[in-house]
Amino acid sequence: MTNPPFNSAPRSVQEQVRQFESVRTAHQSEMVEDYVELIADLIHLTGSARPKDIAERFGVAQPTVTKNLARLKREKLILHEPYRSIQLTEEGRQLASSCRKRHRTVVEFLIALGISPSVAEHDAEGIEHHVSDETLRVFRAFTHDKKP
Amino acid sequence: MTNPPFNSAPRSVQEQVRQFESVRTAHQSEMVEDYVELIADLIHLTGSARPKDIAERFGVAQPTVTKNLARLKREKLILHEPYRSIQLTEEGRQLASSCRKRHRTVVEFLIALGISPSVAEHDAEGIEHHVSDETLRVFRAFTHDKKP
DNA sequence: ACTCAAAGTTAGCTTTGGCTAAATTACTTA
DNA sequence: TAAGTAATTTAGCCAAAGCTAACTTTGAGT
Repeated sequence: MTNPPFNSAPRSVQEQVRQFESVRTAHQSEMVEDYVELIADLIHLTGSARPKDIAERFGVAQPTVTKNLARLKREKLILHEPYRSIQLTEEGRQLASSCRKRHRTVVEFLIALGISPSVAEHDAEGIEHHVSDETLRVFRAFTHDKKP
Repeated sequence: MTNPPFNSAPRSVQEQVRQFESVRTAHQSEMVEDYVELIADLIHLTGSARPKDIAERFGVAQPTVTKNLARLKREKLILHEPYRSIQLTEEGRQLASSCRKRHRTVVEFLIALGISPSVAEHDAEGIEHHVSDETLRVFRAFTHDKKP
Protein backbone atom coordinates (compact mmCIF):
# COMPACT_ATOMS: atom_id res chain seq x y z
CA MET A 1 0.00 0.00 0.00
CA THR A 2 2.75 2.40 0.92
CA ASN A 3 4.89 2.80 -2.13
CA PRO A 4 7.94 4.94 -1.77
CA PRO A 5 7.03 8.21 -3.47
CA PHE A 6 10.13 8.22 -5.65
CA ASN A 7 12.29 5.72 -7.42
CA SER A 8 14.38 4.48 -4.59
CA ALA A 9 16.75 2.11 -6.36
CA PRO A 10 18.07 4.14 -9.29
CA ARG A 11 19.41 1.50 -11.63
CA SER A 12 22.29 2.81 -13.65
CA VAL A 13 21.69 5.61 -16.06
CA GLN A 14 22.98 3.46 -18.92
CA GLU A 15 20.46 0.76 -18.14
CA GLN A 16 17.63 3.26 -18.12
CA VAL A 17 18.84 4.69 -21.41
CA ARG A 18 18.84 1.22 -22.92
CA GLN A 19 15.26 0.74 -21.74
CA PHE A 20 13.99 3.91 -23.31
CA GLU A 21 15.84 3.15 -26.50
CA SER A 22 14.30 -0.28 -26.65
CA VAL A 23 10.82 1.15 -26.15
CA ARG A 24 11.45 3.52 -29.07
CA THR A 25 12.69 0.62 -31.18
CA ALA A 26 9.62 -1.43 -30.30
CA HIS A 27 7.41 1.41 -31.49
CA GLN A 28 9.06 1.27 -34.87
CA SER A 29 8.19 -2.38 -35.36
CA GLU A 30 4.68 -2.19 -33.97
CA MET A 31 3.12 -1.01 -37.19
CA VAL A 32 4.84 -3.71 -39.21
CA GLU A 33 3.80 -6.43 -36.82
CA ASP A 34 0.19 -5.29 -36.63
CA TYR A 35 -0.10 -5.12 -40.38
CA VAL A 36 1.43 -8.50 -41.06
CA GLU A 37 -0.78 -10.10 -38.48
CA LEU A 38 -3.93 -8.49 -39.83
CA ILE A 39 -3.01 -9.39 -43.40
CA ALA A 40 -2.59 -13.02 -42.41
CA ASP A 41 -5.95 -12.92 -40.65
CA LEU A 42 -7.73 -11.38 -43.60
CA ILE A 43 -6.23 -13.83 -46.07
CA HIS A 44 -7.31 -16.67 -43.87
CA LEU A 45 -10.79 -15.25 -43.27
CA THR A 46 -11.72 -13.91 -46.65
CA GLY A 47 -9.12 -15.23 -49.05
CA SER A 48 -7.44 -11.91 -49.59
CA ALA A 49 -6.21 -8.82 -47.76
CA ARG A 50 -7.48 -5.70 -49.49
CA PRO A 51 -6.20 -2.24 -48.54
CA LYS A 52 -9.82 -1.22 -48.07
CA ASP A 53 -10.34 -3.87 -45.41
CA ILE A 54 -7.03 -3.19 -43.73
CA ALA A 55 -7.93 0.50 -43.52
CA GLU A 56 -11.32 -0.34 -42.09
CA ARG A 57 -9.91 -2.66 -39.43
CA PHE A 58 -7.29 -0.20 -38.28
CA GLY A 59 -9.66 2.75 -38.46
CA VAL A 60 -7.35 4.60 -40.79
CA ALA A 61 -7.64 6.18 -44.25
CA GLN A 62 -6.82 4.10 -47.29
CA PRO A 63 -3.84 6.15 -48.44
CA THR A 64 -2.26 5.56 -45.06
CA VAL A 65 -2.46 1.86 -45.72
CA THR A 66 -0.95 2.22 -49.17
CA LYS A 67 1.95 4.14 -47.67
CA ASN A 68 2.55 1.60 -44.95
CA LEU A 69 2.34 -1.32 -47.36
CA ALA A 70 5.29 0.23 -49.17
CA ARG A 71 7.29 -0.20 -46.01
CA LEU A 72 6.24 -3.83 -45.62
CA LYS A 73 7.28 -4.43 -49.19
CA ARG A 74 10.61 -2.66 -48.66
CA GLU A 75 11.20 -4.98 -45.71
CA LYS A 76 10.33 -8.00 -47.87
CA LEU A 77 7.38 -9.05 -45.73
CA ILE A 78 4.82 -8.87 -48.52
CA LEU A 79 4.62 -9.16 -52.28
CA HIS A 80 2.53 -6.44 -53.79
CA GLU A 81 2.27 -4.79 -57.19
CA PRO A 82 0.05 -1.72 -57.65
CA TYR A 83 -3.64 -2.60 -57.85
CA ARG A 84 -2.84 -6.29 -57.39
CA SER A 85 -3.44 -8.51 -54.43
CA ILE A 86 -1.25 -8.68 -51.35
CA GLN A 87 0.74 -11.81 -50.55
CA LEU A 88 2.87 -12.51 -47.52
CA THR A 89 6.41 -13.67 -48.15
CA GLU A 90 7.73 -16.62 -46.19
CA GLU A 91 9.35 -14.16 -43.81
CA GLY A 92 6.07 -12.28 -43.53
CA ARG A 93 4.20 -15.46 -42.73
CA GLN A 94 6.66 -16.37 -40.02
CA LEU A 95 6.47 -12.93 -38.47
CA ALA A 96 2.67 -13.04 -38.58
CA SER A 97 2.67 -16.42 -36.94
CA SER A 98 4.94 -15.43 -34.10
CA CYS A 99 3.04 -12.20 -33.53
CA ARG A 100 -0.19 -14.05 -33.35
CA LYS A 101 1.22 -16.56 -30.90
CA ARG A 102 2.50 -13.76 -28.74
CA HIS A 103 -0.83 -11.97 -28.91
CA ARG A 104 -2.69 -15.06 -27.83
CA THR A 105 -0.23 -15.72 -25.04
CA VAL A 106 -0.82 -12.25 -23.64
CA VAL A 107 -4.60 -12.39 -24.02
CA GLU A 108 -4.87 -15.81 -22.43
CA PHE A 109 -2.61 -14.78 -19.60
CA LEU A 110 -4.71 -11.73 -18.82
CA ILE A 111 -7.87 -13.80 -18.92
CA ALA A 112 -6.31 -16.44 -16.67
CA LEU A 113 -5.50 -13.63 -14.26
CA GLY A 114 -9.18 -12.77 -14.09
CA ILE A 115 -9.44 -9.86 -16.47
CA SER A 116 -12.55 -9.65 -18.61
CA PRO A 117 -12.06 -10.91 -22.16
CA SER A 118 -12.79 -7.62 -23.87
CA VAL A 119 -10.40 -5.66 -21.65
CA ALA A 120 -7.82 -8.44 -22.02
CA GLU A 121 -8.08 -8.14 -25.76
CA HIS A 122 -7.77 -4.38 -25.55
CA ASP A 123 -4.79 -4.26 -23.22
CA ALA A 124 -3.00 -7.06 -25.07
CA GLU A 125 -3.00 -4.96 -28.21
CA GLY A 126 -0.84 -2.36 -26.52
CA ILE A 127 1.17 -4.64 -24.27
CA GLU A 128 2.21 -7.38 -26.68
CA HIS A 129 4.88 -5.34 -28.39
CA HIS A 130 6.72 -4.71 -25.15
CA VAL A 131 6.94 -8.13 -23.56
CA SER A 132 10.34 -9.81 -23.43
CA ASP A 133 10.89 -13.51 -24.02
CA GLU A 134 11.40 -14.12 -20.32
CA THR A 135 8.09 -12.50 -19.46
CA LEU A 136 6.35 -14.38 -22.23
CA ARG A 137 7.60 -17.67 -20.83
CA VAL A 138 6.31 -16.77 -17.38
CA PHE A 139 2.95 -15.77 -18.87
CA ARG A 140 2.65 -19.13 -20.63
CA ALA A 141 3.59 -21.05 -17.51
CA PHE A 142 1.04 -19.16 -15.43
CA THR A 143 -1.77 -19.68 -17.90
CA HIS A 144 -0.89 -23.35 -18.20
CA ASP A 145 -0.92 -23.84 -14.43
CA LYS A 146 -4.23 -22.05 -13.99
CA LYS A 147 -6.18 -24.24 -16.40
CA PRO A 148 -4.53 -27.63 -16.79
CA MET B 1 -0.27 -25.67 -26.36
CA THR B 2 -2.44 -25.86 -29.42
CA ASN B 3 -3.46 -22.37 -30.25
CA PRO B 4 -5.84 -21.94 -33.11
CA PRO B 5 -3.68 -20.60 -35.92
CA PHE B 6 -5.98 -17.66 -36.57
CA ASN B 7 -8.18 -15.34 -34.60
CA SER B 8 -11.18 -17.49 -34.10
CA ALA B 9 -13.52 -15.11 -32.30
CA PRO B 10 -13.49 -12.02 -34.47
CA ARG B 11 -14.83 -9.38 -32.13
CA SER B 12 -16.62 -6.65 -33.98
CA VAL B 13 -14.69 -4.49 -36.39
CA GLN B 14 -15.70 -1.38 -34.47
CA GLU B 15 -14.28 -2.80 -31.28
CA GLN B 16 -11.01 -3.60 -32.97
CA VAL B 17 -10.89 -0.11 -34.46
CA ARG B 18 -11.39 1.38 -31.01
CA GLN B 19 -8.51 -0.72 -29.71
CA PHE B 20 -6.09 0.44 -32.37
CA GLU B 21 -7.18 4.01 -31.91
CA SER B 22 -6.62 3.79 -28.20
CA VAL B 23 -3.12 2.36 -28.74
CA ARG B 24 -2.35 5.32 -31.00
CA THR B 25 -3.70 7.70 -28.38
CA ALA B 26 -1.60 6.05 -25.68
CA HIS B 27 1.49 6.59 -27.80
CA GLN B 28 0.78 10.27 -27.89
CA SER B 29 0.74 10.57 -24.11
CA GLU B 30 3.71 8.30 -23.47
CA MET B 31 6.28 11.00 -24.01
CA VAL B 32 4.47 13.43 -21.76
CA GLU B 33 4.11 10.86 -19.01
CA ASP B 34 7.71 9.74 -19.17
CA TYR B 35 8.98 13.30 -19.04
CA VAL B 36 6.81 14.38 -16.15
CA GLU B 37 7.80 11.33 -14.17
CA LEU B 38 11.50 11.82 -14.83
CA ILE B 39 11.30 15.50 -14.00
CA ALA B 40 9.69 14.69 -10.66
CA ASP B 41 12.41 12.12 -10.00
CA LEU B 42 15.21 14.51 -10.84
CA ILE B 43 13.79 17.31 -8.73
CA HIS B 44 13.47 14.93 -5.85
CA LEU B 45 16.93 13.44 -6.35
CA THR B 46 19.02 16.45 -7.20
CA GLY B 47 16.84 19.45 -6.45
CA SER B 48 16.31 20.38 -10.06
CA ALA B 49 15.52 18.88 -13.48
CA ARG B 50 17.96 20.19 -16.03
CA PRO B 51 17.45 19.59 -19.75
CA LYS B 52 20.98 18.19 -19.84
CA ASP B 53 20.10 15.50 -17.31
CA ILE B 54 16.78 14.72 -18.91
CA ALA B 55 18.53 14.25 -22.24
CA GLU B 56 21.11 12.00 -20.64
CA ARG B 57 18.52 9.82 -18.92
CA PHE B 58 16.45 9.36 -22.05
CA GLY B 59 19.48 8.86 -24.28
CA VAL B 60 18.39 11.71 -26.51
CA ALA B 61 19.95 14.98 -27.75
CA GLN B 62 19.41 18.16 -25.79
CA PRO B 63 17.45 20.01 -28.47
CA THR B 64 14.99 17.15 -28.51
CA VAL B 65 14.36 17.78 -24.84
CA THR B 66 13.92 21.51 -25.39
CA LYS B 67 11.36 20.79 -28.07
CA ASN B 68 9.45 18.32 -25.92
CA LEU B 69 9.47 20.62 -22.92
CA ALA B 70 7.62 23.13 -25.09
CA ARG B 71 4.84 20.60 -25.39
CA LEU B 72 4.74 19.96 -21.64
CA LYS B 73 4.50 23.70 -21.12
CA ARG B 74 1.76 24.01 -23.73
CA GLU B 75 -0.15 21.33 -21.84
CA LYS B 76 0.38 23.24 -18.58
CA LEU B 77 2.30 20.43 -16.91
CA ILE B 78 5.43 22.45 -16.25
CA LEU B 79 6.47 26.05 -15.69
CA HIS B 80 9.53 26.93 -17.70
CA GLU B 81 11.05 30.14 -19.01
CA PRO B 82 14.06 29.98 -21.35
CA TYR B 83 17.31 29.26 -19.49
CA ARG B 84 15.44 29.03 -16.21
CA SER B 85 14.68 26.06 -14.07
CA ILE B 86 11.84 23.64 -14.67
CA GLN B 87 8.94 23.40 -12.22
CA LEU B 88 6.02 21.02 -12.27
CA THR B 89 2.58 22.56 -12.06
CA GLU B 90 0.06 21.04 -9.68
CA GLU B 91 -1.38 19.12 -12.61
CA GLY B 92 2.11 17.99 -13.57
CA ARG B 93 2.80 16.78 -10.07
CA GLN B 94 -0.41 14.81 -10.00
CA LEU B 95 0.30 13.22 -13.35
CA ALA B 96 3.83 12.34 -12.26
CA SER B 97 2.52 10.80 -9.09
CA SER B 98 -0.06 8.62 -10.80
CA CYS B 99 2.44 7.55 -13.45
CA ARG B 100 4.91 6.56 -10.83
CA LYS B 101 2.31 4.59 -8.92
CA ARG B 102 1.30 2.80 -12.08
CA HIS B 103 4.92 2.07 -12.92
CA ARG B 104 5.55 0.56 -9.53
CA THR B 105 2.36 -1.46 -9.70
CA VAL B 106 3.48 -3.01 -12.97
CA VAL B 107 7.06 -3.64 -11.83
CA GLU B 108 5.98 -5.21 -8.56
CA PHE B 109 3.41 -7.35 -10.30
CA LEU B 110 5.97 -8.70 -12.75
CA ILE B 111 8.40 -9.42 -9.93
CA ALA B 112 5.65 -11.14 -7.92
CA LEU B 113 5.02 -13.28 -10.99
CA GLY B 114 8.62 -14.42 -10.87
CA ILE B 115 10.27 -12.23 -13.47
CA SER B 116 13.75 -11.00 -12.73
CA PRO B 117 13.88 -7.43 -11.43
CA SER B 118 15.88 -6.02 -14.32
CA VAL B 119 13.61 -7.54 -16.96
CA ALA B 120 10.58 -6.49 -14.92
CA GLU B 121 11.86 -2.94 -14.90
CA HIS B 122 12.53 -3.09 -18.63
CA ASP B 123 9.18 -4.56 -19.65
CA ALA B 124 7.26 -2.27 -17.32
CA GLU B 125 8.64 0.74 -19.15
CA GLY B 126 6.88 -0.36 -22.32
CA ILE B 127 3.83 -1.96 -20.76
CA GLU B 128 2.75 0.66 -18.25
CA HIS B 129 1.25 2.99 -20.81
CA HIS B 130 -1.14 0.34 -22.05
CA VAL B 131 -2.73 -1.12 -18.94
CA SER B 132 -6.32 -0.26 -18.22
CA ASP B 133 -7.63 0.50 -14.76
CA GLU B 134 -9.22 -2.93 -14.54
CA THR B 135 -5.94 -4.64 -15.29
CA LEU B 136 -4.10 -2.42 -12.85
CA ARG B 137 -6.52 -3.41 -10.11
CA VAL B 138 -5.97 -7.07 -10.84
CA PHE B 139 -2.19 -6.56 -10.84
CA ARG B 140 -2.36 -4.90 -7.44
CA ALA B 141 -4.54 -7.63 -6.00
CA PHE B 142 -2.22 -10.33 -7.30
CA THR B 143 0.89 -8.70 -5.89
CA HIS B 144 -0.84 -8.13 -2.59
CA ASP B 145 -1.92 -11.78 -2.33
CA LYS B 146 1.50 -13.11 -3.24
CA LYS B 147 3.37 -11.31 -0.47
CA PRO B 148 1.04 -10.41 2.38
C1' DA C 1 34.03 42.79 -12.95
C1' DC C 2 35.34 39.74 -16.86
C1' DT C 3 35.96 35.86 -19.30
C1' DC C 4 34.81 31.62 -20.93
C1' DA C 5 33.11 26.97 -20.72
C1' DA C 6 29.02 24.55 -20.10
C1' DA C 7 24.16 24.58 -20.62
C1' DG C 8 20.33 25.82 -23.22
C1' DT C 9 17.99 27.33 -27.32
C1' DT C 10 17.09 28.17 -32.29
C1' DA C 11 17.19 26.91 -37.03
C1' DG C 12 16.56 23.68 -40.11
C1' DC C 13 16.67 18.94 -41.73
C1' DT C 14 14.77 13.74 -41.60
C1' DT C 15 11.47 10.03 -40.95
C1' DT C 16 7.09 8.20 -39.68
C1' DG C 17 2.39 7.85 -39.88
C1' DG C 18 -1.64 10.34 -40.06
C1' DC C 19 -4.92 13.17 -43.43
C1' DT C 20 -7.77 14.99 -47.99
C1' DA C 21 -8.34 15.64 -52.78
C1' DA C 22 -7.48 14.17 -57.22
C1' DA C 23 -6.15 10.75 -60.56
C1' DT C 24 -5.97 6.06 -62.08
C1' DT C 25 -7.14 1.21 -62.52
C1' DA C 26 -10.05 -2.85 -62.40
C1' DC C 27 -14.33 -5.09 -62.37
C1' DT C 28 -19.13 -5.68 -63.06
C1' DT C 29 -23.05 -5.31 -65.46
C1' DA C 30 -26.02 -3.67 -68.73
C1' DT D 1 -17.95 -4.43 -75.09
C1' DA D 2 -18.34 -0.13 -73.08
C1' DA D 3 -19.56 2.52 -69.10
C1' DG D 4 -19.75 3.43 -64.59
C1' DT D 5 -18.55 2.56 -59.87
C1' DA D 6 -15.63 1.08 -56.41
C1' DA D 7 -10.98 0.33 -55.08
C1' DT D 8 -6.43 1.90 -55.19
C1' DT D 9 -2.77 4.95 -55.73
C1' DT D 10 -0.47 9.54 -56.18
C1' DA D 11 0.35 14.13 -54.72
C1' DG D 12 0.85 17.03 -51.27
C1' DC D 13 -0.20 18.53 -46.67
C1' DC D 14 0.55 18.19 -41.21
C1' DA D 15 2.50 17.04 -36.56
C1' DA D 16 5.58 14.47 -33.67
C1' DA D 17 9.96 13.33 -32.26
C1' DG D 18 14.43 12.48 -33.52
C1' DC D 19 19.06 14.70 -35.25
C1' DT D 20 23.34 18.30 -36.07
C1' DA D 21 25.24 22.80 -36.33
C1' DA D 22 25.26 27.29 -34.88
C1' DC D 23 24.01 30.75 -31.67
C1' DT D 24 22.89 32.73 -26.91
C1' DT D 25 22.84 32.86 -22.06
C1' DT D 26 24.30 31.75 -17.51
C1' DG D 27 27.16 31.55 -13.87
C1' DA D 28 31.84 30.15 -11.83
C1' DG D 29 36.38 31.30 -11.06
C1' DT D 30 40.03 34.25 -11.55
